[in-house]
Amino acid sequence: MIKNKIIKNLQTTLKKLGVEGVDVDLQPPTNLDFGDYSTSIALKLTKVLKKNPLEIAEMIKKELSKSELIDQIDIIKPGFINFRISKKYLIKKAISIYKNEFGFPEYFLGKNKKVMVEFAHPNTHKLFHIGHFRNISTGESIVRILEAVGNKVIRANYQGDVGLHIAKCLYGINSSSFDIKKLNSLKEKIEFIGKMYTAGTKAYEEDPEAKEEILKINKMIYDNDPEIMPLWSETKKWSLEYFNEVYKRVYSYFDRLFLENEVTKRGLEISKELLEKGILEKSEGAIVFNGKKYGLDTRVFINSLGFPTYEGKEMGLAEIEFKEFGELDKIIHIVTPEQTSFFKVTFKVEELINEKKYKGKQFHLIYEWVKLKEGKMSSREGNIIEANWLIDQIKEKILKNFKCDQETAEILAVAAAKYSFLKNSTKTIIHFDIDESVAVDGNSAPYLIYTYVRCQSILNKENNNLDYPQIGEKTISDDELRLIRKIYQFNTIVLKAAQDYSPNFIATYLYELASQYNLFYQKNPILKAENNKKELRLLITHATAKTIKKGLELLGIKTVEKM
RNA sequence: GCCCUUAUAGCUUAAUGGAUAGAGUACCUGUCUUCGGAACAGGUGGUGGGGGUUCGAUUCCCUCUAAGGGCACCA
Repeated sequence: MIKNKIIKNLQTTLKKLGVEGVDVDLQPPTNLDFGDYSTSIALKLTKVLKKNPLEIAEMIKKELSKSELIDQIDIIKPGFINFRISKKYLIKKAISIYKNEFGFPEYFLGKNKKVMVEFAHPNTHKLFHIGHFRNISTGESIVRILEAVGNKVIRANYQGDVGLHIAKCLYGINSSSFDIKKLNSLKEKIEFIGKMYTAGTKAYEEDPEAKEEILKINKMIYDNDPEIMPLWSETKKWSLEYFNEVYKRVYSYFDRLFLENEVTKRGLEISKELLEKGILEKSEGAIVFNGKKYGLDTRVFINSLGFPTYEGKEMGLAEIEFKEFGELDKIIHIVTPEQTSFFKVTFKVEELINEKKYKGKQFHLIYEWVKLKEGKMSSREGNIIEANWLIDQIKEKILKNFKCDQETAEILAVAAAKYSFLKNSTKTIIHFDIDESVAVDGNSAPYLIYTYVRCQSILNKENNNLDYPQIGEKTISDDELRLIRKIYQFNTIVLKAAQDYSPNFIATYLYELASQYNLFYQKNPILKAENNKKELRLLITHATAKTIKKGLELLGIKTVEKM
């Protein structure tokens, strides 16, 4: 990469000037008109060299060895040194991208180059809501980005199929007189268990007898009591089928679906062993981890009824996760921030079990809530927004406002929804508003896809086997150059997105690229341009289209060819 | 009570300690008998209050205010 070459060159130069052991930063500047790469090293050396930054920058510039790859080095205001990559090289890169050779830099999360991303995790017997939708969109994108920079990624999903929420739902079913055999479609079944869950929750809160009964059902599920198992299995099957349909609809799949029930027994065993080892201790009838010694919370692993809690089960889960897929470098858990304390504790306990195996390998990637403008979603309030419902709404809006077929509307609707989550940082709470949040214009997926389609439409009017051997850099205009440089930035953006687990870097970049292209399109004829210009502009159109398509793919968003 | 997180334009939001704080939306004004108008341009408007560190702070530290979350048998 050019970047590394420039850094090396700078380091050598600094040595000549008698400066060593300083980090050389080199980043694309905020404003591309300043150059392709920029360093603030001169500003940082003012104290060491006791000179003003502009002088230092001049000294560095003088000493830098010349390179064919660099057209120009500028020194600007406070003391930035800006580098401009040669036009010839930029054109070469644009041609590579046109040929689908992106050449993403490699960035491995460890020596085995193998990571697991654990995401989505809905609970059975409940709806897959827009919070899960944000999670699965984020996870899917993180997976694709990490793969793009060279990692082997295992997609995992830990689904809750035991616990009080299920007991509530089953109680609801048992106390209603409805015969579940009368339910035909999956949709009916999911609606039914949703209602039963709400009824169960209400009973739990209002009726002490019902509460007792629900706790009893909860125990029965843990005990695999044959009286409840058939209903539990049947309803759980419905949920899992429903989840699979959602996964398909949003283009996700999993290499491994973990279920809570599957790790319960082993989690209990491990927790008991930990008690013997002295890592966990008895307290008020429960088995807990006393986190005080480590500045952490105290949390329960086995409750006083003898059942493993979420913490206890996590021990069983971690063991399987690290066993089934060979040696992993990292497991990334994409989970909301309320579980920070939980993860800090379980990661610590795992470290105490086996430092070599677990230390530094578990990572809680916090993604924030999707809140409704009116407040938090809750089944009690009956204001859960289901992912499917949201997609349907957007689809309807698209079909109403634009001429397009069902299939295209579906793709655009999924795209618009996913993009509305991914354009924000994972750490931002999204305040969701049905009318405003999912845009189909402005900074939105349909806008990006529209730009792609526009490019395709132009390209389809031309011979598709262009080779671009003749393009010279001499006649290139500022507008053209600016676009080619923007396209060149793509690799750096993808790398940064991988390093920071930030899909929004890619979203923002794509929007900037698309706007820049649309402006260019507005100002410059492409097909009607004179011959030597036409080729270059077609190349720019090609490279823009490929970049948008690839970038959206990394976000888990499909493109269409016509809309 | 203790701990953690957050605060950017009317609203929704972006920004590895860097350059003029970047967008969308809303509102106002324009471009165009197009290569696909789901387009393009211009305008109005912003870092919660107060200190500090730094050549430089939305970013780091302290404090105040406000909001969210967590702190033992839910997941």
